Amino acid sequence: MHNDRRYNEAMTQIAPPSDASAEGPPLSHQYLEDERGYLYDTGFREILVRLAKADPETITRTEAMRALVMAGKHLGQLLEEAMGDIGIGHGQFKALMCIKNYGVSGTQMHAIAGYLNVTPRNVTGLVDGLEAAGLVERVADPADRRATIVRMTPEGENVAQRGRRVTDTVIKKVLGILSDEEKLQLRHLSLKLLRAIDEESANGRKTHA
Amino acid sequence: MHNDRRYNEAMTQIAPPSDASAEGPPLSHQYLEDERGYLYDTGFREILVRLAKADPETITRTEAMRALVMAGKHLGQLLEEAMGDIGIGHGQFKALMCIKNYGVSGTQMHAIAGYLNVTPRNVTGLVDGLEAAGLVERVADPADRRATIVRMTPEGENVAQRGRRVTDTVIKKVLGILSDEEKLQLRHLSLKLLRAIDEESANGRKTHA
DNA sequence: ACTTTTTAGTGAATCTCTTCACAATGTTGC
DNA sequence: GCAACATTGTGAAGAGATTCACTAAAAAGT
Repeated sequence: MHNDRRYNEAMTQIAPPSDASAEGPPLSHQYLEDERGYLYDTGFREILVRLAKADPETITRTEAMRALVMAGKHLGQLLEEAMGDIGIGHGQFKALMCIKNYGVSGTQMHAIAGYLNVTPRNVTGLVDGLEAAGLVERVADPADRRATIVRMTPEGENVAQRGRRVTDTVIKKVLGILSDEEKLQLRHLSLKLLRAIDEESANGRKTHA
Repeated sequence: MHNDRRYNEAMTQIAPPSDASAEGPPLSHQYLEDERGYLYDTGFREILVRLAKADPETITRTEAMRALVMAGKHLGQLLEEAMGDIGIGHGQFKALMCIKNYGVSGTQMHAIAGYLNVTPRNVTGLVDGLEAAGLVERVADPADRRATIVRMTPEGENVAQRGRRVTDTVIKKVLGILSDEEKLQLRHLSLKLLRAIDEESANGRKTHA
């Protein structure tokens, strides 16, 4: 996946003198510390200050948002990359862990969609893949003839465990740079935001409908 | 986009009594506070404790990561949704802001890829869309016959401004629930992580190559 | 009981982004 | 000069997820 980050690295490193007098100085991402020791990104700020002419309030807000989204994206990509060795995607792995939770009795597909926060249609695809790989099996639900029950196979257990080891190693390496306190804060802030986002998202849909 | 969050909401709300004695109690996402007032997600924890039998260290780490990734994902979706009114995607909007930075002289495509942290191929598609909508124009680079220069049109300026208003409103509403201090912390932690991720990602690629 | 509404899962099409392959052009080293 | 290499942008194909439409079955309303 995206070996093209070579390009990006190259890009983020160049900061050629060029004609800085012209209207468009080149953008690059650099992590600097503000007067209070907090990191900020030069690329984001450049855009916000020069172009949007935003006030400090807006700047901090937008920078925080951008940083969060990018961190989430990159972390997701990193995990996806790591799962490459196992042979399944990160989404499939998460589904596998979810299915594992229900043990021998298995669970209906839509429960997986709920936990993963993806569409039911997506779960169909995820399970298709896992089933083809022999990691889970579909069985008819005796109690509801519409439903399909998904259940782990022994091979699935196996892969789930390997997947856990791999992801755990990656996460440990990356989040290891944060103190315990910082990790708790990160979790706290992210979840607080998640709550607000879900609310806002629900509102938006209500007024739009 | 994903009106199917109706499904998800339904899912996250049900917590039927069912047979909790069986091996698989249902998973749901609820935001509770731990003894120190920090939020955590019941769904994540359930999996980590019951299945992975993870130690507290690993639990916090993994929870923090999950929360970050999900918050980033949902925030991204929310912004994408918001841009719907404008008629361009959030990716296209970011590209537009980047192009705007270079003013009348415009910029080469790959510089946009660098700033957005996407592949050059993706920028081609982004610019295709923006050009078709009349928001930017491609012109040949007189100094490098391989390169293409992308430049804003007046209509592009217009849309960029509207886009800024829309995204700003959304971000304000969502991040408004955080204090100034918390916003700074969020930005700081995210960027700190971003740095670590990029490093780790580079290492991974080196050893894999 | 029987109509109406909701729910479970999937096919088809679409969107964003990625990787791979490639042609045209620049750049470097000899 | 010129051969080897690197860079710029894009076509083709594909992975992941979404929306929409639809069938089959269950639940609710009457």
